[in-house]
Amino acid sequence: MDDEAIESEAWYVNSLARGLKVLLAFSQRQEALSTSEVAELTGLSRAATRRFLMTLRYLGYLRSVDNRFVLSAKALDLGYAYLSTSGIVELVQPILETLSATCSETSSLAILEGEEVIYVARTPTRRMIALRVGIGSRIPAYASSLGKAILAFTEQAEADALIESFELKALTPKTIADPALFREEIRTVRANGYAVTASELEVGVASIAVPIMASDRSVIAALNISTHESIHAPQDLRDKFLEPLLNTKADIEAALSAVPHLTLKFRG
Amino acid sequence: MDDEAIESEAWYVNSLARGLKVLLAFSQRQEALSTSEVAELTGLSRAATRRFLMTLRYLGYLRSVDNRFVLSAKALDLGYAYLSTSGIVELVQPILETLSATCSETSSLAILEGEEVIYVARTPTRRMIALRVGIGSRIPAYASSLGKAILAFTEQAEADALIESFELKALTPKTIADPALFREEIRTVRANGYAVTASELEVGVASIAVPIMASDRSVIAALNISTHESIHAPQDLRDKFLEPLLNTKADIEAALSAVPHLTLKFRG
DNA sequence: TAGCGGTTGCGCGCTTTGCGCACAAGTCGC
DNA sequence: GCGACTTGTGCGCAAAGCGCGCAACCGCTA
Repeated sequence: MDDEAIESEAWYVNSLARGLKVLLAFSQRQEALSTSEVAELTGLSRAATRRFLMTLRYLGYLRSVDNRFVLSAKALDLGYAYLSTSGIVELVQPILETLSATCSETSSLAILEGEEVIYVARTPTRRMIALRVGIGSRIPAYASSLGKAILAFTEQAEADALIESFELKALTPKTIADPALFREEIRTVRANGYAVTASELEVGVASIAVPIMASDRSVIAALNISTHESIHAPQDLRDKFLEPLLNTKADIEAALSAVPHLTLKFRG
Repeated sequence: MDDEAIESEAWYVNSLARGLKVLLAFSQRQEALSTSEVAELTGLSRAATRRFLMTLRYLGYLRSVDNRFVLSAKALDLGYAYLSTSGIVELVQPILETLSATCSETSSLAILEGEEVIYVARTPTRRMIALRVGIGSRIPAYASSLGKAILAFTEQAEADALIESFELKALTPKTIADPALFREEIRTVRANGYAVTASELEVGVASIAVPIMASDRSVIAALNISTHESIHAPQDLRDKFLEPLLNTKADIEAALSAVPHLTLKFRG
């Protein structure tokens, strides 16, 4: 192991990390997995893998049918504890519903985690597009209005470091895959106060996002409205949606400041 | 420990179970938790708790602000893996959307896990009611149309054992809290082919559910439409919603039979 | 039927991991 | 300043978890 330095720390519980690795192996494949397949995916020995699988099954997170394992619905408990205790659903969702209703478009709230943004609340309206993207989904930050809005208002040094680490890939012909251009884009977003994306993540999908700040003015999340270019031209997004977005931003920030501990959930 | 018999099995990885226990401790409380608080909630020693917390933080599942820990959004990965690999979203969700749209009411798909049903897909329509209930939420099986529909079509002996173990509590004045009456209700559901609930879980909420079968005719889930008594009288639910429900049931069962491995995700 | 590459389950001895005690070092309130 | 409370951490020790390696069980092919 190359991160021996960490794995051998006195406080590090290797078995927990390994067990979670086994659990996450199931997110990589659709099919039911055998012990050896999981062992290969995780890089653990077959014997160790088996112990973890048996334990996870005993705990109810996995089910098995003749030597093949699948995730059970109990696995939802682990992830959804985040949502159920965060108050996001109760607090943010209704506000998002209102925004979504007034604009007749999909709206989402997301936070930045590493190179990706994670959706934490979402109200789909137009069902045709982006059905796959739900709460908990991750998308590359650099190709999303949400990611750009967060990055633009992150502290300069931290943002630079993050952008530096990005591996910009052209997901569509319109993706901004050049670091210099991307930095320029981020500057523009900061100047405007909002971010627009047109076909950068997926052809035809356009969105406009604004940052959400904590009471200390540091950015913690982003809010966007997402639509299809065939319905709203990208250049019209600002005129049509910026005002409702800014109103909703204010609503959410007010709601967050009333529950200070919730801010922790986004950025600690 | 009273289940020493299991914990001392050779295959049982105690550290993984303990670590997950620590992670789940955060679903019990809204606030940020200190090491000692988690230790108390889990029953582990403070030293052990600390090792797990540090490990989970290192892995990104927890964040911490001066000695207090909260779940991070990465925790969603664990639960999201279940949804993203199950194909439920791609397969069931669109069908549910259609049902929900034709009925103008909330529809949900849930599975039985122990004494509770877990929502695995859901399309809320009327936003006022039951906003808290989302994917991954658990509700007592005996007070829900979904639970009754599943139980009524579970194999007799298994269903009896489950009902036996239920601790029937009167959640509302209308909850069926008597075991004999509940068994009678289940027989009625089996005879009718659908289950109706009126104010049994929450006053004012009414719903009608049908079971979803695997290709071998065993029940694996239930589908319901949920509304408010002030909008639709409980006795009208059958006439209004049973036909669309049965049509959707057929659609879902057809879709499931086309992807046999998906059935495993519900019941193994 | 016998042989063979591919699985899988599992016993066993060894080592290391993770255990909890117990001490040190802060933090608050009187 | 001195208790009563937290929290971080070093240490020695038991056992928990490790992976090797064997045996059993497939489904093929001959």
